[in-house]
Amino acid sequence: MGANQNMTEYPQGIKWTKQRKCVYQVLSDATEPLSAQQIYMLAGQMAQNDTYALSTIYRILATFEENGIVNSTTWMGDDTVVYELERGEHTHYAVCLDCRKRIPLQGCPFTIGHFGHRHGDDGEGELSDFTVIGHKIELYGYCDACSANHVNNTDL
Amino acid sequence: MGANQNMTEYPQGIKWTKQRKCVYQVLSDATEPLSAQQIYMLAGQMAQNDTYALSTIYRILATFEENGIVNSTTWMGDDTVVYELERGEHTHYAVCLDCRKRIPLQGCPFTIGHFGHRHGDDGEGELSDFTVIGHKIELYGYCDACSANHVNNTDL
DNA sequence: ACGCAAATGCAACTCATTCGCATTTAGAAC
DNA sequence: GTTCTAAATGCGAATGAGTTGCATTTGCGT
Repeated sequence: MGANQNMTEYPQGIKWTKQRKCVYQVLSDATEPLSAQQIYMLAGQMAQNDTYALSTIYRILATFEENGIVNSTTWMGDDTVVYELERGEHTHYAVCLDCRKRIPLQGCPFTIGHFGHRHGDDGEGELSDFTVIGHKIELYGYCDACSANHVNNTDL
Repeated sequence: MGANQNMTEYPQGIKWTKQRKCVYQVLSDATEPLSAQQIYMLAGQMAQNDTYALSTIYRILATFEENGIVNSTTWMGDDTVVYELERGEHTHYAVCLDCRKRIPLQGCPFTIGHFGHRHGDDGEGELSDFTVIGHKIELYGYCDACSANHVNNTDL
């Protein structure tokens, strides 16, 4: 089937079926988040003989997410969910509103603390009642190529 | 129909049909972003006599967005798009992963500049080729009520 | 008041994602 | 290694947000 035969490598706690191994493999080979459809195709391609049901892929991804093996998000202005292996780090992106190209940003510009204590600073947002475990940041605008086709758009 | 009769109040450049006036009214009454479905229902409720087609609502919202009258986003972990009037300011939210409650945060913790020049700092992300016109930030975690039901989840 | 481009209503369609249920299988217990 | 069962899979049907084609209506410039 593939490269990964020794199951001792996999995160434990769930049944490691060939389908799950394959999806896991696809995700660890990936360099950016993938949609269920993409994973479906890549997995089917990797397991040359049999092809795995799309609904199975969705279920596997849901299970992986529940077990903290993968994370999911969506891109700005796109409705399909994408998945990536939880690698203990995260990346933010700048998304071109025109061609949808995504440029990964280095590092993370602010720590949770900046927001977490905000309620004390200026009044409202009662974040004292909220346990922050993560965040999501996206910049949007126009990339080099596309910005030529656009007039000034002052949004913020 | 409603309160807004004098069309001079409306942004100009597009035809102001009764449906559009109604959707506009619903959005200006709203205190938080609404989905097309919600707007559909609220509009139908406001225009007691006739009811407007859902597809029309979608088309109106698309037109409004193209004309900079509204902005759209999606909530973390939810796939439906929500719309709000462009009021020249923006709000970020903390989203509870359990009950989906959203807590608005005061102000914006960082300016575009923080990111815009990032490429110079540490290597990769060639943001010099990118014109940033906006951003999106979301915190996620568990609210007061829900955090009780959850074990520690060390994510980011 | 007239006329036409633009907007609407309706119904059919797309497409990501989910669900029910019969069949298969991982892996714990023998 | 064989047995057994809960969990996982496959398949196809269902859901639900959002879109689209087309005939009909209407805003609004003249």
